[in-house]
Formats: sequence, C-alpha cells, structure tokens
Amino acid sequence: MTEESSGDCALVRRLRSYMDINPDEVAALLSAARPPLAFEAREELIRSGDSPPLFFLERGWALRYLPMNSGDQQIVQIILPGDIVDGAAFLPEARTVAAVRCATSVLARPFDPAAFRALIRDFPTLAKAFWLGVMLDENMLLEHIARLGRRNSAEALAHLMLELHHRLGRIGEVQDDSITMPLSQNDIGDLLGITPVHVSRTFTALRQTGLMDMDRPSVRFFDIPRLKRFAGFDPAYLDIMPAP
Amino acid sequence: MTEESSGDCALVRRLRSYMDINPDEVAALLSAARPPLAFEAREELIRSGDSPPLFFLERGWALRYLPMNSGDQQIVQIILPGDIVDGAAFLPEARTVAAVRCATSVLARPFDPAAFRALIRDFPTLAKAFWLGVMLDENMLLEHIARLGRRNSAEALAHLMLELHHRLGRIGEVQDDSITMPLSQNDIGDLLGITPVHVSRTFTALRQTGLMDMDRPSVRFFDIPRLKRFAGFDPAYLDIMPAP
DNA sequence: CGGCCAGTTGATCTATTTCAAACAAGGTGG
DNA sequence: CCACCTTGTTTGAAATAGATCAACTGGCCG
Repeated sequence: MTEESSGDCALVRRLRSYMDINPDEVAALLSAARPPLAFEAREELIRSGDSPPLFFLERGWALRYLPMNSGDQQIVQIILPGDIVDGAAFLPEARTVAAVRCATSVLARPFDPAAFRALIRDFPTLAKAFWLGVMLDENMLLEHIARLGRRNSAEALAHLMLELHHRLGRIGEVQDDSITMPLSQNDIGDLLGITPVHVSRTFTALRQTGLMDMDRPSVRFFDIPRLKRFAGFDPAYLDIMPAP
Repeated sequence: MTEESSGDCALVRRLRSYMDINPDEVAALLSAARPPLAFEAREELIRSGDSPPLFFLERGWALRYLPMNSGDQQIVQIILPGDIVDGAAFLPEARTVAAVRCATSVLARPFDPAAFRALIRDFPTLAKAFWLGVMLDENMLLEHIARLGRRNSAEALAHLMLELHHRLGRIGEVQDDSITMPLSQNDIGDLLGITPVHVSRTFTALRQTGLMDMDRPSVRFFDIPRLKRFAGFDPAYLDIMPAP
C-alpha cells in the first residue's frame, strides 16, 4: 500500500471537492505518486527556464512569479495544497518561464510524469478532473488580470483576500470567517503590482472600514457580503462545476 | 474531401509552425472540423456564462474579456487566426466567465467536441501540440499580468505591440517590420487597464522616441532591438519549443 | 450639410510612488 | 542580560503617472 487508501493526499482531496472519483481512480492516481519532498520557506521550487518536475503541493503555500529584468518580480499565482505547481511539467521537453518559490515551509509531492500522462489517457474522469483544474487556474489568472487592470488597491486587496478565503474554504482551512495568510506585505505588493508601503496604507484603510482586519498571519472578515460588493467579487470563476 | 489536403486551415498552419504533423494527423484533424462561420466586427462570439462552442479562429481578430460589474471591461486575451477561442469548450458542461467579441470581421471554424476529444486521446502528437498551445496561451496571460503589474503605460504598450509582432510573424502576417493592427485605442485601453486618452498620449510619446510609429491600422517598428530593451520584451515565453 | 466615431490636446485632480525615518519582534553573539 | 542586526510594518512629506472633464479635430457616411 503506497498511501492511506482513503487518499491522504491533498491532490485527491481537492479533486474530490469538485468531482466524484471512485476508489479505483484514487488508487491509480496514488500509484503514480512518489513520497513528498520537504522544502524550506524562501527555497526555490522551480527556477525560470527549468524543465519543471511534476509536483503537486501537499502542504504549505508557494508563489509562482515572473522575474523581471528590472530586478523585481510579478507574482502571478498563489499555489495552495492540492494545486499543481507548474503545468508545463506535462510536456517532457517544455521549459517554463515562471519560477516558483516557497512562501512557507512546504511539502511537494512529485508524480511520475509518464505514469501521470497514462492516467490522463486511460481514466476519463481523471482527465476531466485534471482539465477542470487547468480551467480553474486559468480563471484565476483572468481575475488576477482584472484585479491589476481594473481595480484600485483597496478593491484589489479585498478581492484577493476573498479569493483566498474561498479557496481555503474548499480545502477546509477556514475557521469562522478568518484565514491564516502567511504572505508578507512585500509578497502582496508583488502580487498586486503596488509598493509594500502602499500595501500597508491600503490595509489600514480597509481596517478602518470595519469590513476586515488582519494581523499576520491571520485575516478576519467581519462583513463578507459587503466586502464582496465593495471588491466586485463574484465566486463564479472558482465554481466552474456545480458541487457534487 | 473535406478540405485542401495541404491543410488550408489556420489551426493546422499554426500547429505546423511549431510541430511536425504528418498527413494522417492533418486529415484526422480536418475530419473533426466543420465549415467556418462568419461573424461581423463587434459581434459577440461567446457570452459570459455560456457553455462555449469549440471554435478555432480562421480569419480576423477577436478579443476575450471579463465584463466588470462597474460596466467597463478588462480584455484578457487577443485571439488571432489558429488560436482556440475558449478552452472551456473541452468540458461539455463547463461554463466560461470570459466573453469573446470580434474586433474585425471573423471566420470561426467549429470543431465537433467529441471528435476532437477523441483525436486528443488517439493521436499523441496532436495531444502534445494541443497542450503546447494551452501552455503558450497561459504564458501570454502571465506576461499580460506582468505588463499590467510591473510596467508603465509606455513599456506596456511597446511590449504588447512586440508580442503582436511576434505572433503575427509566426503566422506570416508581418511585412518588413510593420503589422496591421485593427484595434482601436479604446480596445487598447481595455487591454492595458488605462484610459483611452492616456493611450493616445502614450502613443504620441512612443512616436517621439522614434522607436515605432502607428496610424491605424498599421504599426511600424523602426528599431526593434532598442524597443525590446525599452519594453523588457523577451520572446522566450512565445517559443516554448525549439523550431522544428 | 449634420452627425457620429476615433483620436488629439489642455487643465486639473488623485492614486500611488518615492524617499526617509521610525518602530516592533526575533535572533545572535558578546 | 544587553547590544546589535535583520526583517516586516507603519507613518510623513514631496513628487509623478495616470485619471478625469472638457473641448476640438478630422474622417466618413447618410
């Protein structure tokens, strides 16, 4: 037995949260999994230009970003447990442009690429679940674009926190309207394309509206409906499929 | 015979520009294709919330965008001949969040979704080519994020034009360092998250540097190496695979 | 001719940046 | 235990990129 048959694996838990996966499929999936690897906070999981390994995040937070030639960086994606670290790993020869670093200490579970591709070929349900994940990731990129292009800093920050609230809720990491959010204000600046000092000012402005509060690493939501209206947050993009 | 066997189909031409596809595969691909449909400029190809049809663009330009509840919109992707219009079409039940409208008059080629999925299952080369296209599209989204988050309007505009130059070059639509770019300054504002008046000012500023010039619908590049340096443009993200 | 659309230009206003300083928490070495 | 350093956050004052509002231009079409 490679793992608990119930699937003590963040990827399996995540897939199950939006698809019906039968025990055969879980077993097949786990047979392609290798034991998780541990990484420290700030460690690089993938470097820009790598031909990346096929990792799924098991525990912790990671950040996918584009290094800019000006020296700074633009974070493009927050990787949570159950997420694939870099989809380019499907194409054996492909190189990736985005780097990934750990925001916290992390457990990453490598999969055997060839075995994984065989699974996708042989199990239609897994193929569908996997493609669904790709679409979800794309939707998050699209909303990130809209955050950067069409929202001011307060709206963008609130929108980002609501997205995290929603995603963490799906993997069971929300305790009564507050989340654990390990990112620094520096990271958030790199996410939203604003300076860290402005992140701080924006946080205090939001705090003063009474809609949410945060002191690292916890973010508390006081009035989610009103915050959603303020940020223009509609979770439809995170719920492509109706719940099972 | 459904089509010229040489593949007079933008999708086939595009795939061939970065992969070796043999005649059997071309024939299989064309067998899933249906005759193209014509649309007018400004017509909606896909509406937000649709379960979208499986279209590949045959001719013309289309824009994929998120309608914002404030009434305006954020364009997230420029769709050129050979591009898939909305990848969500692979999942029969999936709904899309982004809408697509025609920027010019357009020919869109519908594919039979079930037949197309069968192709992906049965022809590894097509599957690979298709997944490569998905990765390319993702890379363009990532760079779009970096444009919005980490570049000022002049750099962003130059970067966007260089991306179009590169993409159009690949499908044979560049005549000696100038391209035909049918987008209005309004569209470009919706792309870059700036106001149309600022697009106009940015265009004249760029014109005065002598690096490029434009009067609709043509954009001319005078000094591409210098412009690339100015915009921080590195085409690596558009060239995942080495040329065949 | 009149009207509409796309682009330009000017003047003012505002969100965000930049630069600078200060503070708190935690870790390390004396 | 204290001095000291680093990292993350806060606050202030000045500078700037881009927004806003408004007016004007030049096609183009009926």
